[in-house]
Amino acid sequence: MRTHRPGELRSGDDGTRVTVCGWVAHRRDHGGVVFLDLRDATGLLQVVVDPGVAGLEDVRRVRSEWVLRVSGVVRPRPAGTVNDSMPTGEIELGADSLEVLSESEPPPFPLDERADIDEVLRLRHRYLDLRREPMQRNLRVRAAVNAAVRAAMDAQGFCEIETPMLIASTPEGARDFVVPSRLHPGSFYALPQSPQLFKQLLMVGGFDRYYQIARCLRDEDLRADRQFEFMQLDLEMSFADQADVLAATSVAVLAAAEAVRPGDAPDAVAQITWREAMDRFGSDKPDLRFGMELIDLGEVFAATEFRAFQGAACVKGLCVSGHGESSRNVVDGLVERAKQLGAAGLVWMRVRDVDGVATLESPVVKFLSEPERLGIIDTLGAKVGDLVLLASGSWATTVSVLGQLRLDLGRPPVSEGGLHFVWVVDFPLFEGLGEGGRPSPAHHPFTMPHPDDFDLLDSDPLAVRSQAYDLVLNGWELGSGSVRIHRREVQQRIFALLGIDEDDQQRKFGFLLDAFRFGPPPHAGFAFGIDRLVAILAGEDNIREVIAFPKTQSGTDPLTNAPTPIDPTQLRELGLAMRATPKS
RNA sequence: GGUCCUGUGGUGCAGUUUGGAGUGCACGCCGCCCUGUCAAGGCGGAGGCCGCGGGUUCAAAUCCCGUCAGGACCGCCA
Repeated sequence: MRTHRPGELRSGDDGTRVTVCGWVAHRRDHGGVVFLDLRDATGLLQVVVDPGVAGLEDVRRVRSEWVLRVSGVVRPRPAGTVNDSMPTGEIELGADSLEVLSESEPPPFPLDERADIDEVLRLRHRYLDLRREPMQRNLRVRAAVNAAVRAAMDAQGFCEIETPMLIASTPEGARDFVVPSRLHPGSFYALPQSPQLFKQLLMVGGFDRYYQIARCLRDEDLRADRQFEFMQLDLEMSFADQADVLAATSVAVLAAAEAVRPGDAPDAVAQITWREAMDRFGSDKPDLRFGMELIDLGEVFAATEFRAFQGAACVKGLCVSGHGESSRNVVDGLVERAKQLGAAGLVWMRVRDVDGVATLESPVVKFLSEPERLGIIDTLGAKVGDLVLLASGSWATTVSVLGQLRLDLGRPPVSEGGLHFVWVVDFPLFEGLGEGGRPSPAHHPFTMPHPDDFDLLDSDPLAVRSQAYDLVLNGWELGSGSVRIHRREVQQRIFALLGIDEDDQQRKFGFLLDAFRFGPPPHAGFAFGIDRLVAILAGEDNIREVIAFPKTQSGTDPLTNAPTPIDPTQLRELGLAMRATPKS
């Protein structure tokens, strides 16, 4: 059907007779000569229909997005008509035959890359949106990431194994999508939130290095970085510790980054403890593309007379470079934001030049001693023209409030600042107290405690660190993993702490615990989100831009109209009855 | 469940603050002209439930209430 692809022809093809196929991107009809820009996935090629060439009269009818098959000879463009802005700009195709393969109505929106089109319209006609260069680019980035990840895992001796989509519902975690069973009316399958339990069974089954690019489904509200269904590189390793998992996973993500952003990818993934990430960046997913770290001012205010900071567990500051002349309106907005985030208040100070000396100016500065004022400037490294923000209170609130303000004020756009991968390690085992005063697991109940912290399990459970870890890229959580508990007595101890009794254990995880009676190897694993990784690598701040057919924020698909009501006979067959008339 | 933002010819916007005729810009579409353009150009034309419903008013795209759709976020996402 074709001998070449339009976007691949170059000046070296001069004189070659070719046949190309594609869509009409632009038509420039000069009355005599007619120019067509023919587009396919490889790019654009200018087709010239000279006047008087027999059999090409059809070109007058041709419109945007018609599909053509054009034959002719590649020729250099005449002097002065070369187009430097396109890769095929030195040549053109002098058509001598033209076949209309398919006609098109005018598209409902322009397919130029420039146009910023309403997203519902794009999704309703996604097949047209996919023709546009950004979507072509993003989905090809995605394919390259998948290929690089697979190659990296295969090269490291991992075995790709699929796990089922129709599984038993497990009561923990996110809300399940469920599928009614026809053969067992009243019973339901769940769609997997992740292959978590199955991959641990694979370890018991002797596949010591498993991976899968797995589809995961969670029925929770959607966000810019969350869809109902998403893809994860899921992996698990036997006879391996945390360092082994981090190393194997690093190879895969760095290979993916190198494949699509050659030269931008670092040689290694940085590492930081959870505690340090919270202390310095106020987040368990620190964005390391910029500094603006949180600085401890506990010593400066150790003996302060300033009431707001007296007796505070934590006083920290943030120096916002160059924001010193922010209007009162803007600054008040920051105070309001801090309060919404849970802070009791926010102290702000402008750094101004007074007789050549950097001096703090603020409504509260009169309550501070001279050493305190100098200490703030000195410790924060504040300069004339900066804005200083101080918060105090509990450690957790103080760091998280300042951490959010840091992002609000300093975070670069998604496509800038390079690629800063970081492992966040030593997460706490439990995240606060849940119902009944029991600690609740920060990761999941099979997470191995940190080897140095077993003694704290009974005395101070909330201080126990775990062998759980997150992978973070530019402030996005890509994924998490852990070393799993494989010893029965440790698992029983954790279940006891969590308040999960024997019945609960059997009901929720019975088959896994059963399997663990038969020689479970020590194992550890990880999973990271392909959609998020691809989005960042493609410079998109929304994963819908890297998914061929995504859903809207309310979980609908404007193209297929999913979800739809189903036929009453279908309901009957499944043993289901509608309780109330659904809306619309 | 909640907060905030958006909705105006096919597309992207302006108009809404301060109510006064569907007013404007760019693109697209249709017709005519045009032999070197490249987002071609020139002339002409068609195309509107101002998301939907209600209210206030002599008068509503504009003000108020409700509702629908979309987006960002909080909750949620072990």
